[in-house]
Amino acid sequence: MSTQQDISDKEKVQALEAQIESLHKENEELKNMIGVMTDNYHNLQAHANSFLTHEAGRPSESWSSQDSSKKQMKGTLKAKSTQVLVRMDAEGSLIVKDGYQWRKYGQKITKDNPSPRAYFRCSTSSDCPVRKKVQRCAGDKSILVVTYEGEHAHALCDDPIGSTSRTHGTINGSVPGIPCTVPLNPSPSSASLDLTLSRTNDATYRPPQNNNHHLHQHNNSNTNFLVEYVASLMRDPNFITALAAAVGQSMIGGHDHTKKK
DNA sequence: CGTATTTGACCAGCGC
DNA sequence: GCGCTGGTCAAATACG
Repeated sequence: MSTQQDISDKEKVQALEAQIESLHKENEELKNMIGVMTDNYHNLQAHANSFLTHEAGRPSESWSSQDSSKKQMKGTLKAKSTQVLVRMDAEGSLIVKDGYQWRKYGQKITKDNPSPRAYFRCSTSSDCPVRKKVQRCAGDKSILVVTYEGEHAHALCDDPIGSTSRTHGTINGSVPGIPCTVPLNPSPSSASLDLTLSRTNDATYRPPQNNNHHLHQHNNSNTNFLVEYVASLMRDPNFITALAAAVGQSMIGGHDHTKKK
């Protein structure tokens, strides 16, 4: 009996070891995927930068370039401006969870967009100069255009979901075929990030081609699992929010930690 | 009761 | 100078 017990224990140990091994592999896969995603992100950013320099001389045509370019052309160039597209939550509020606490201080109807524009200032730290404007995209009302101005004078809030705030915004996935374009400011210090493109329709979601190619170098079952896992991550609003917060942090105040010391 | 949000008033910049 | 527009202020209000 004890030998049978030993055998079953050994099998269990082997199964656990195999599981650990597969987890290691999975971990490696995820690391590789993060690397690929980082590369893609940097490529996109390079494209955006070249696009910006290309477009800098042309008159802008959409709402935010009209309003913010005026300001930025007029001496606020030093204020870092970042524009982000997010999908509006079900409540249809102009509130976006990005890891910081925001206090709304105004709302305006602007000339070129029937939807009201909301003005927020960062309340995570009392001396934080960062402000943001949130307005629905004129072309697609389910998309929010968020414009951040300035750099945070503090680290990212510990409460990335914003539960301490009464805000209930959500950064969700995308709307397929978003009609609204990303108006890019001529300012060299500006940046734009389209979070609505973070995934496509749930039913048809496939990882980007690059990632697929990359993944096919490994065994299929593991790949399928990874694809499903990544897809589930992309469906998770919390993950998207955290990712957006991290990206936003790196774009807006990414150097704070180094600056402060 | 303290804090966040709302909203009308006010201010500054720009074009004519 | 005047009017338009975007951005901000601050009193009133709502909420937990």
